[in-house]
Amino acid sequence: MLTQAPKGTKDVIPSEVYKWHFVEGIIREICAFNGYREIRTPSFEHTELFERGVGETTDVVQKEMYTFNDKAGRSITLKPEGTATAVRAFIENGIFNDAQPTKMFYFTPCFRYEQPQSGRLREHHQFGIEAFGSSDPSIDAEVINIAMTLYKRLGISNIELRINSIGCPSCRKEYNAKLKEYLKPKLTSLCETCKGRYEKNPLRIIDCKEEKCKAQITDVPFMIDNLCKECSDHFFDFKRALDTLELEYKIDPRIVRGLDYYTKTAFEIVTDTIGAQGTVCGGGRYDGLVADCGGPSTPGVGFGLGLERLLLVAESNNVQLPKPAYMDIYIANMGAAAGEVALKLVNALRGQGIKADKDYMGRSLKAQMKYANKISARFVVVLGDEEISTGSIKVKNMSDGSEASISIDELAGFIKSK
RNA sequence: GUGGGUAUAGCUCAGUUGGUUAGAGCGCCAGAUUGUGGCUCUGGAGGCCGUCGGUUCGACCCCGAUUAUCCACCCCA
Repeated sequence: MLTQAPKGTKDVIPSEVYKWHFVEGIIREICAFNGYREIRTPSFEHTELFERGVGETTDVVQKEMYTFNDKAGRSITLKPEGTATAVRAFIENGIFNDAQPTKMFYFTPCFRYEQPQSGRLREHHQFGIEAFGSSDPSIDAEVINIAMTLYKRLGISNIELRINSIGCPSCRKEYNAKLKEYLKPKLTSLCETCKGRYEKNPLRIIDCKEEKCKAQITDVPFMIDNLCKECSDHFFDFKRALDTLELEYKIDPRIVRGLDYYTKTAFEIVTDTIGAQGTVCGGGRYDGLVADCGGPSTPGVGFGLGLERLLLVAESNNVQLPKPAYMDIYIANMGAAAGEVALKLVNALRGQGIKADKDYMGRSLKAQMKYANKISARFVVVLGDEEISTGSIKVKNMSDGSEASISIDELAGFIKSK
């Protein structure tokens, strides 16, 4: 136990972290180009936020949250998703008073007490986007375009964008009545969970994976065919905006999303290459959420994108994530006097913006060379009694083996010029 | 919460129809004559064969339990 990470958690070790740095770098760049700025928020919130925001009937809230009382007896929950927290911060900091829209992104850990499997952890990390203040369908498309641009930039191709509209409170209410009427005679043949869903959230029955439920609802009416004028206009313009951005999509009337806050646009980006958990990005519009959480009525749209899954898809696509050479120069040193000079030299080089390292293991020269090679140092300088007394050194270029003789004072300039 | 697979070196995995000293490849460390890496060769370190219990003269191997892990269901990123 002592030396084992808790179930469903993973270390990113130094030799692997470059992958994360690379994708995070691309994400920051894309966000900057699209006008999204980073927001950093706590890893835990008051439990009520998620109960209210995510929805009390959802699986996430009912059985997956890490909830505990702190020492003062407050009920605290480790965030299971990012949107509720972003909404809370938007309200609490009065960001709605600024010029709208508010476009922000974040990286956040998310915690859900689930059975781990491929592409699913108890702690995973999401890149999220939230755009508040605009109900313009083009911003729905923009948000999706950010995710699609990311996949494209990474060279991920075997993914599919699926969209749907799940209406607004007014047309959903009418639709729910219609749906319940349709389901009523079939109720006894549905699975137990769907019987429960019938009253609380009948929309979810459409998404049930049980064969017996699927068989019952082959001709079920879909939300998308029962939208009110406003919602269907929004969906129409949303599709046009996707076309304008040249994003391919498939309309999937069964997308309902497992979080209660969605209205109008709902979408998923899926792949079939990383196992059963193929949803690689999910999101949509949530026009009622800010008001539900106690803020001024404000529309919003966003998504969550799992970084662990992103790396899995990248791997399944054989995407080569560039591994940077992490050391500019290695100082091979021999003898006590050289050790001291090397320490000083390395420190001076670092101060001038050069990644420099030296021997700490008392290794032979040959072993130091091997080590320099292993850490893919670009240059090596051998420092011994002779170099110290003359002040003249040879800089070896490790990629072609060539050596240049320079004075020790010229070293920093030499490295920088290469 | 439910079901199935797996558990042997840092990693990926062999293996013993139950018999005394547990193996490989990679990785790590060292060496192959003077102060120079990548290739090659040689050597070395490193395993109470997940844990507990049972069967047996004897268990890493068979049985049970337990824990962990992987995959899948539900749901989600």
